[in-house]
Amino acid sequence: MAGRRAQMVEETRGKLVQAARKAFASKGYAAASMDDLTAEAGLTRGALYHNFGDKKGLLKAVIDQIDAEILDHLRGVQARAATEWEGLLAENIAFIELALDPEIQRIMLLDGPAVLGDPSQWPNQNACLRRATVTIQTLIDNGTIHPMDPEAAARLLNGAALNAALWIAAADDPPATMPKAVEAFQHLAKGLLRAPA
Amino acid sequence: MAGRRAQMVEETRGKLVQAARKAFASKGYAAASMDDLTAEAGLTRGALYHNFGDKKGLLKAVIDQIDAEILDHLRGVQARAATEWEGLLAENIAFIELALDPEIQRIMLLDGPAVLGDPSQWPNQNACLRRATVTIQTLIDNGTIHPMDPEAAARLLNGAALNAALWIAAADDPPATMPKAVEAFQHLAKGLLRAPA
DNA sequence: AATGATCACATACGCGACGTATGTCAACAA
DNA sequence: TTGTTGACATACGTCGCGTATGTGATCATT
Repeated sequence: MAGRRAQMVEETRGKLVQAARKAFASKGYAAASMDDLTAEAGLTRGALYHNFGDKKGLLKAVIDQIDAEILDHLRGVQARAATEWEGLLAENIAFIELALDPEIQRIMLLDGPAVLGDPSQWPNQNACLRRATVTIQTLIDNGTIHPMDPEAAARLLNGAALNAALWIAAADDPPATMPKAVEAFQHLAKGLLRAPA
Repeated sequence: MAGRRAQMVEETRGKLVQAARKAFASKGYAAASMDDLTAEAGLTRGALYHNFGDKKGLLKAVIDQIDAEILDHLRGVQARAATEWEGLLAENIAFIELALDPEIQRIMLLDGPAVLGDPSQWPNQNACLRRATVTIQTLIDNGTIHPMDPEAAARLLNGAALNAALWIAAADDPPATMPKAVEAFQHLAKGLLRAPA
């Protein structure tokens, strides 16, 4: 009982979200036209407003999709790590690499916060940060790292990784900048979590 | 020879920038209307386009002004510190406090990067980051802190402070969150800069 | 299977906002 | 004093969002 109706709807939403990802990434949220968006998807603004309410709603849907992909990727990275501690480090470095993708950078890191507010309020970003928070809490209980507020630590780590990515992307020579940023980030992460009180 | 003409111009630009600060801070860049802006300043859009070219130009002028104020403030903080090392710490913590100001947060941290691109490309933000970079380099030469890329370290520190502020502002109970964030940031800063290789 | 209701989407409209082109009046130069 | 420059106002065109309305396909019910 999939319902022919629901299947068509899902397809429509998918086409709209995909077209929006492309437009938002290339032109930016503000400069992206809804008419152009929907036309490229073979639809009109009617479908868009019916399914997503308004332009912000569409951006929200796009962000949810990208965030889910990021979450999947990061889970895989941590799963391949030898220890939880190394997994935490690997996750954040992977996050830096992901943030170099223009699509992720533009939509998730620049327009997203400006339009929808702080990422900690987004449901999935919360999930991402919560993963780090839980991991840090576990490592604190393990005695692996220094006791501290896990939520604050997760947020700071994430913020540092995020800005490292923005710095790399804005640099004159990104490939040359990357290793310096990663090295500095590793110092930062180890220092933050292992430093004595 | 101040020139009566130039004086009037300066006054006009000042009124426009001030009105823009207020509007951008309260409504956000996208939702702020140029007509309303200029009307509140007792002018029209003609003055605006003549002096600043377009809406982005006005935002740039606003950002330059705020950034200069921040720079002044941070200079004062570092001057009052006992050592350069403590000055660096104090500067970043002061930056966290400043970033809690809704005006600074909205304009400098959310809309600014989304509209004008990465802050490292802004002339004055460069100056701010360069200050931190130079300080870190000095401390490395001193042997006070661990050798590393000073630019990367400055950017990571700044990013962590920035996101700490965003986290605090988005928290349920900002006053209660503040000390936790500051404490975590101190751990981070000390750990980053003092940790052995 | 037929019919009425629902719903997904298209079409049409109004409104607001940006940017530009043109006009006007005061300030400077000669 | 007069011609010129330039700072700002006014008027216009255009575009893009959001809403209200229309339409045809799908689902439920008998």
